Amino acid sequence: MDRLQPTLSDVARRAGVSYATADRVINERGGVAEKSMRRVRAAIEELGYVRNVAAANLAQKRTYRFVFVIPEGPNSFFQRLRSILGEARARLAKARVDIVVENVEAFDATALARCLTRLAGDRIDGIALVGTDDARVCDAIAALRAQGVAVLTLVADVQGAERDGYVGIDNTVAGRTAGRLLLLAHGGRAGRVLPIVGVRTAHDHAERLAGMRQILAASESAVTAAPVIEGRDLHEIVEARLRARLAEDPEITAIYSAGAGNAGLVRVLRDWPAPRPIVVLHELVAHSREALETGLIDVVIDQRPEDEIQGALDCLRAIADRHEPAPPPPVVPTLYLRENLPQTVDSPPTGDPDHE
Amino acid sequence: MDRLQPTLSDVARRAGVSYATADRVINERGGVAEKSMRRVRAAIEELGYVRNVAAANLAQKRTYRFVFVIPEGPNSFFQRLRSILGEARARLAKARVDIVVENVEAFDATALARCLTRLAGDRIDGIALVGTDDARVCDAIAALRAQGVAVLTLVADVQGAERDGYVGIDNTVAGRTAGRLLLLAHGGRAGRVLPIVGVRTAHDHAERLAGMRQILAASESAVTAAPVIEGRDLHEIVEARLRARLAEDPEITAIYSAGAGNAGLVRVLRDWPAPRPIVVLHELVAHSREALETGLIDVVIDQRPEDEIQGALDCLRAIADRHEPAPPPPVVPTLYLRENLPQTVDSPPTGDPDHE
DNA sequence: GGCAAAAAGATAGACGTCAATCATTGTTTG
DNA sequence: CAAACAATGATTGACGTCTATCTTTTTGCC
Repeated sequence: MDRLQPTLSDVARRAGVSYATADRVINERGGVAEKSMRRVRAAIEELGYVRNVAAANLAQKRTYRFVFVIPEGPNSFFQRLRSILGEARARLAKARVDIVVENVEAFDATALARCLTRLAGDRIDGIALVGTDDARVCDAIAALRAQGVAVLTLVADVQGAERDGYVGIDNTVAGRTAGRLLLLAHGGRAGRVLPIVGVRTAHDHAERLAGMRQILAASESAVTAAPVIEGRDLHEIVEARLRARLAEDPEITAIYSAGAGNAGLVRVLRDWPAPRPIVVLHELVAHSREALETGLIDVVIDQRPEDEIQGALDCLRAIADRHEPAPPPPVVPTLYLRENLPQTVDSPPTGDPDHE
Repeated sequence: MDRLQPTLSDVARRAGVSYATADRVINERGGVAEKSMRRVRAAIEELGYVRNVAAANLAQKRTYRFVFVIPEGPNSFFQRLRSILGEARARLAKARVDIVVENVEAFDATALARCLTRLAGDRIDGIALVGTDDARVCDAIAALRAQGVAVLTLVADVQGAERDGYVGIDNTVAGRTAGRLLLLAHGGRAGRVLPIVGVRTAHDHAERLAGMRQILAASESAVTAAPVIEGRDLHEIVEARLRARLAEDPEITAIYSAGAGNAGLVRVLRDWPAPRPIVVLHELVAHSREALETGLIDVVIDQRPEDEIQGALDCLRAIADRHEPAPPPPVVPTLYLRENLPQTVDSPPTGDPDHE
């Protein structure tokens, strides 16, 4: 079992070229005849040569430099992302991985594109960014990749961007899952689901909503969807509009919140007379967790940001190590009930739990 | 930002000792005075020295050698584990990680202990094993660890064993989760849940069962548990006993299968007249996946073996790299509905962006 | 055939650690 | 006091790759 791995010298010998030429090929330094390239590549194939990353990293005194671009603002989910990254930092430093978190104004494509362009100046190995659809963002991503920087989209993809991968859930799937849960919880009886989104135009929320409706429509049960509330992802607005709607529509049997601002939703439920409606919402954060633990809500659909970040890091590292093609880690929406909550979920250090 | 990492030479200088002595300390070669050890350790602390794993691995020509000990037999879940390991193999080889899978007779503590003892002879960096409770297994684990081999338990822990960690779910939590799901699906109405286990004495199944009962008992609803079926984890037995029981007890509204042999359960459901009972079972394998997709069952509680293996590998690697304390990756039971099934090779994603 | 450019070869130091050897201290002990 | 021993110092050659420099050979072209 101890057959030793071939080195680049072995490859060179096999290809009948000098070490220098073999090196020029694998490091793409140019100035090599097509014929020699082919012979080197063939030798690599034949010997099953794999570049020794440890040796390469040593010679280069490499530390991996990865940047995460996260939207700013009061959104608890992004605070959670930041918190996870902060905790991962010390651990990663020991593996010579340096992580920088860049904050950009949420939903501001101009700021995002500017940030990416600025980062192109630094010598960076990879970037994971929460996407915003925009042509300039696409261009900035293309420019980065042309420089050899690995680029992943995280949580939200960028339409039309040529990135190395997307790490996040499929929002239509998430919505369908919510739909199935709602059907299950109605147990064949009739019902009326009240959907809440941030704004109707946000395509992630729209996809979730559409997914849920699909499932309700496809079933034979009499569960229907009520008109949508737009909560702007702001807890005060969610609270006010939800309170009003519940008062005027007593037929509501369930609530599906596809967006943020759920602190407001929780406040409404807290003083609502029993029986409360079935409630499904997204993202496990401080207040949704608490609401689940106290039985105010039924299900939280989470995208496991810890896993997403881990997956993104693994992927960025693989690309940096030239272990292509990097395996794109599939993320599936995860369901949390009161009983299967993970033990260690960070409480955001900054905050005012009321403020989502 | 570019302050370079201190090397062991820097540490030695700071401690006022020679490189050789510092080396003797960090590699525990012995023959060093207590006073010198303390000074070296202090210097490491002060400088924030972190051993350069890349250099170390190069110098040692290291390839990580990890062994997974998996029970043999027809159980689809363990076959799935094996399949995941097989796929991971090629990918890991490029990172100089060598994986060996050892198969041992299921539930045979003697065979497991013998296998572990045999492995102690090979020079191995780490072992992940599916546990069976037994004193000899505990001893074998202790012996391995005394030799410097990292030992993790996977999926099933070993009572009383001093292992480096357990990667798997808490079965009580899984059972409680099932209970909550069943309550949710009954939507406040009365019901009668039929539990199926392998054998009553298997403590993982017993824990799941107890967890489920806890939740039913704690609720105010009129959902009760029927007497348990013992299916021996064999599909023929499950099928026969389940068919008999359903025939004699028309009050059954739901089934919770805590063990294996669910292919038999699926066969019963396939020709059962509507409305079928609510069904919750464990582990996403070929037949449970298909049953979910065709709407024969409602929920699969999975422990995400891919994540468990990934977590185990990360953990073993961290210990091998002496990056202690290795972070124990928490695994939480995951719920799959028809809609949020992970993609497989045979079921490609819907609406995948056209990149790469 | 001569000349420049392109391609290839040759070589060497560095990266930080490991593992080994040998020499040099200082301390204990008979 | 000498011998034995423990602790320490000093040094060296790997390990495989990167990077740079310099030389030699081949190729293309007029």
